[in-house]
Amino acid sequence: MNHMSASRPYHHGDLRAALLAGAERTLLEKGVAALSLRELAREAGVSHAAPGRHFKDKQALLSALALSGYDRLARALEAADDPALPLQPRLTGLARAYLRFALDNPELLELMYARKHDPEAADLMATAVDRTVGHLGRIIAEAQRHGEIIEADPHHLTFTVGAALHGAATFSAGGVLDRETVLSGVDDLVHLLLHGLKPR
Amino acid sequence: MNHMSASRPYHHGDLRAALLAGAERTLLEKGVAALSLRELAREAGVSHAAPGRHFKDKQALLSALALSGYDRLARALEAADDPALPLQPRLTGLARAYLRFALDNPELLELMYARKHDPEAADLMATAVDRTVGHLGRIIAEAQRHGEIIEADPHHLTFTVGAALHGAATFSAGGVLDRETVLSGVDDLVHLLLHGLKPR
DNA sequence: ACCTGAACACCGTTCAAGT
DNA sequence: ACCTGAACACCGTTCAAGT
Repeated sequence: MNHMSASRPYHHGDLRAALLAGAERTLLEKGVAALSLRELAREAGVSHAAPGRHFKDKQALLSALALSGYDRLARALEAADDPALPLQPRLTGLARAYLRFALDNPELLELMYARKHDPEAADLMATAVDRTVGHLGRIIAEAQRHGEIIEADPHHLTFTVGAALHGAATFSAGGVLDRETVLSGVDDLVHLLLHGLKPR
Repeated sequence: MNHMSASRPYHHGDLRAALLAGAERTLLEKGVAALSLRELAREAGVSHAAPGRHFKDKQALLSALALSGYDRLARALEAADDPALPLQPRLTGLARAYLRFALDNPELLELMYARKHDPEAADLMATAVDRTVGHLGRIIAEAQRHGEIIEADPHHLTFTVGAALHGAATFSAGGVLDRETVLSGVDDLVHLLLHGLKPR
């Protein structure tokens, strides 16, 4: 009597979530290039036109994927941040978490950083980035108040630290260096950022 | 009597170069997503199968594009490098040239950094990267000899400076900050790298 | 050596129609 | 509200055949 009891009910139930989950798997295993809406529909056991009801086009699905990536990254960073720690180990922990994310999700990171999202999606992305950058900015401002960091423009400081971390993350995601080398280099990276390359 | 005098000769003459030039224009004006071999063939006034004689597949064309990008970047950096300058202004000049390249060729930079090139192409890419990183490494090693930079592992130092520059470049290419803000922030970036964030 | 034309197996997107 | 099936206009790639 239950219409949903057939092995392939007319209504999927939660197609949107199924498509996103499938896309994330494909992204992880085969990369963006291998992502096809028709293929995802096939995997979900649904017609090729069905995804159109949940994502206005392919880019919309990619943007949704990127946004959920920002969410996961933000959670990972917040979980890795220990405000009780002194500045240097605190930043090192954050950097390590960021690099770990980059090493685990290289294709997702590339997608998160791609400059091809719809205006509306781009807005959500911008706030997601601000959330992360803001977190870093607050740590730096706080350290400034404690006299642990020079009294320069906090935006410039945040930009520099952010750039160094992001550059290291993309190098890591690029796969030129192996995981161990990258993660064991984090301490030196943060040390150099704090103390500079010039002799004291 | 000249077979090439017809408006559309059977042989193009230099189709390979024409395809690359067209691809570079499309990349600059519309982005990678808009790149189509068939479209490029149309623009070159040639059949859709003709590109196949010069590039084994689409990825091969993209790799060739990325390689020429590395060449142009290396030339730009070498032109911008003045070995007569003291360390800080010397690095600032290099950083500015890199950021300018990133701001002018955001899509190309993304392509240059993509992790999806054939093994053979990837090899050429790796040497191209080494050429650039090596340049930076030599500057750092030289500065170490002059006592202008601490005596840490030069690879770690190069990685850190490279990461900061690359991160700044991708932030710039991403378009979150406008050109002026980015370029005027270079001096502070290099200053912070050399002197560190901690008070002296 | 270089290019064409037809063919194949895919795409993304739209839209009337079905449940 | 959600999904299907057919249709449309594109792709990249291959391959016999032409020049």
